[in-house]
Amino acid sequence: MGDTGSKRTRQDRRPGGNDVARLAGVSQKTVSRVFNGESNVSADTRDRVLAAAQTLGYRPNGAARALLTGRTHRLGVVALGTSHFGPSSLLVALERAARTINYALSIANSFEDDPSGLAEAVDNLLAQGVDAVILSEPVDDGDEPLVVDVPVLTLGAAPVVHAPTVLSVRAAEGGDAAAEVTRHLLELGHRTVHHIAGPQRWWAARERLQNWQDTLIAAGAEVPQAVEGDWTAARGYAAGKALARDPGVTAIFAANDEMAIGVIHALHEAGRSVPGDVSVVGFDDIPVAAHVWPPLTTVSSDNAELATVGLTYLVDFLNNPDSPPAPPPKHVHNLVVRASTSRPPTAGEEAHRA
Amino acid sequence: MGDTGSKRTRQDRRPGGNDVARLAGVSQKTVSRVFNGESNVSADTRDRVLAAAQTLGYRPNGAARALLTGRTHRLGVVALGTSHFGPSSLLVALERAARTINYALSIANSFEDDPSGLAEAVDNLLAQGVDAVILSEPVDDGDEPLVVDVPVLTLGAAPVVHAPTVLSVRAAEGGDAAAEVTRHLLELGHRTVHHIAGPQRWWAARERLQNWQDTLIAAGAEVPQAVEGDWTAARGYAAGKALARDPGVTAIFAANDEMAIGVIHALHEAGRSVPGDVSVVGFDDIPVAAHVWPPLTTVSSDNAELATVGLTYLVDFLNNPDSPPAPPPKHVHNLVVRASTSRPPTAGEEAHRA
DNA sequence: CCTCACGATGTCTACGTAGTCACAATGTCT
DNA sequence: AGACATTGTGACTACGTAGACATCGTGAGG
Repeated sequence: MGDTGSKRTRQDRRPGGNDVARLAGVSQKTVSRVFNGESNVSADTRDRVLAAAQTLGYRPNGAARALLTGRTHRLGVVALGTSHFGPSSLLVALERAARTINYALSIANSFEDDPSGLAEAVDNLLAQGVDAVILSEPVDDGDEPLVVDVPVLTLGAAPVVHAPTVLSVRAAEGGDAAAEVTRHLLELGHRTVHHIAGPQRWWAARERLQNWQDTLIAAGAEVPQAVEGDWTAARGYAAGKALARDPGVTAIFAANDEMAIGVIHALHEAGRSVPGDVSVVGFDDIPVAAHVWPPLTTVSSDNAELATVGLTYLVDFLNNPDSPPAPPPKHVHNLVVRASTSRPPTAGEEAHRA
Repeated sequence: MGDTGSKRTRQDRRPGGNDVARLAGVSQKTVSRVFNGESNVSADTRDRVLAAAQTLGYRPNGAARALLTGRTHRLGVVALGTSHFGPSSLLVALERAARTINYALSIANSFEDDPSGLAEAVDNLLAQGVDAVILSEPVDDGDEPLVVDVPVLTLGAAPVVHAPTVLSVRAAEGGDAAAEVTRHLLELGHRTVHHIAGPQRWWAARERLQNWQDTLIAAGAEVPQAVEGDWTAARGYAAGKALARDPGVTAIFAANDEMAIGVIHALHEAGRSVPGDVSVVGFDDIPVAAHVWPPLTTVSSDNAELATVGLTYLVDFLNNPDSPPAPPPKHVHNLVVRASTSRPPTAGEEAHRA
């Protein structure tokens, strides 16, 4: 990289703890104490130091601190480079949670179009020097297991990772959302529920598929072949076209809202009414979900809760590797019933359409 | 913060340049040379160093490097904590662009609900030690101008910022998208175009409003009162309810897709057909835009281009503060015409509806 | 063959911070 | 009043890296 950057001169260099110390008439060590909130500093000294720092525009140098302590106070998040609402609102929640506990966040995206993307993203984070890595939307890379030399936190299901420690935060048992969606549709009277799954390298997508299937089996319903989508409305639309041709389909559960909207688009085009002929449910409760036609029944997630619980868990561990075994984090999902679901058409109605 | 972290012992410390040097039988300085790609290193030595580094799992310590050079190779992005598609896909693009030029990205969100959010976010970035700050979606804070002690890059219009340098990247003149949208609707035969603006603290929203207005005036069309929204579908829906009552409204330009979708929702509920009675245009081309009913005419943006041009500009400046005056960056917007726009209803059709 | 330039490598050092320990001043307890 | 704890402070140092400069060997030019 064609850097011209040469060594800084005495003049343009930012003020350091020594400059503040000189101005306040104390030692550099005392300045350090003040800025770390240590207790044994007299109120008078503290005030003088803070005043001097204010005057000089002093900021503690994070690099020096990191060099000395070996801790960067930075967490790395591996994201997937998608702008889908679910993942990106989770990132926002993570940043917010990190800031409140005084940690910085680095995000590295693993792009779908790059085969070695995951490992590369992790490497990038490790090169930056992070205290831990968070897999915000765990996926399988297909290839070798991920190797990380700092603790790892996974939100949701955990893929295979080689790391000194792997922590995991996931929804409490029983409160499973995909199962709830499936049950909701069955209770409305649908014989079975079709599923448009997310890409199966995503653990979240796998879980939804699994829970959907388990619920159908538990209810003694037939388990139709699921279709694998890629989270996009376009793929949902394609899948919807196929499903629209099958008059036996009366209920569809899409693994996210975008695919659900694509499905509805296809159903409309095929002249099938939603929810008159077919009920559709999405997942994520994206902002437009309430305003598409018909307003979409979906599942909203409390990402703030997930982020807070996850980060607290992780940072507690970093500060004290052996005390709390595992706080019971609960990730709240809520079924939001809107207008895209209803009872299945009666035999008469079906005949009328056919 | 209840840190237990004590000083690392010789054992658990990560390998450093000295360890690699010892193993490779060279000096630490030579290791440094190898990892910085300096030229005066023999191929043989380089290989031995790389092999030793590989064996030990050595990674250059960014904190030490930053401490010495005064450059962190990290850029700070101030985002707005929204999960809207436009902003978040821009962030993804920025991260990707930054990575290709070997920079790390820190994101700090400024939350709408926090009054001093902007300044706080910037402060957070400065405390982390960034080489520059990027305002990805410039807004006005209302309060005092922002004070930053590193160079600043703004994408789009530039608010008032006190910084050593303020660079700005914006769409090339003439290629304005909001004007194009307005012209598109006028050319279809609409007498005028109503506008649902974004929050006016966002410079992007102001620009769209301004360009819409200028275009109407240039065309000699009446300029209706614009409604100010907040980017959400809910607010678009509310605004749409009011507009639906006015039979004179035949064309609506919403400042983003979500509001457009809300508007369409309201129009549908009021029994007004889109685009039969009213044409609607959005902005951003969010993924579901092609799949809502009717598929939405909107404007897509090349965020990757914007991010690449902006970062290149910024980093060139950081490396050499006085060479290139200003590369001419062009930000490509594209009008995507779908099914939500058409000619206005004829007098007869209007009468029929009324 | 001597000088000089240049390539390859090493030595020494500073960057700004916080751990460790020392130590003075001021209590506090018997 | 003497021993001793407590509080506030400073001196010294290491962290891992890259800049400045020194040194050594080798080949080219006179």
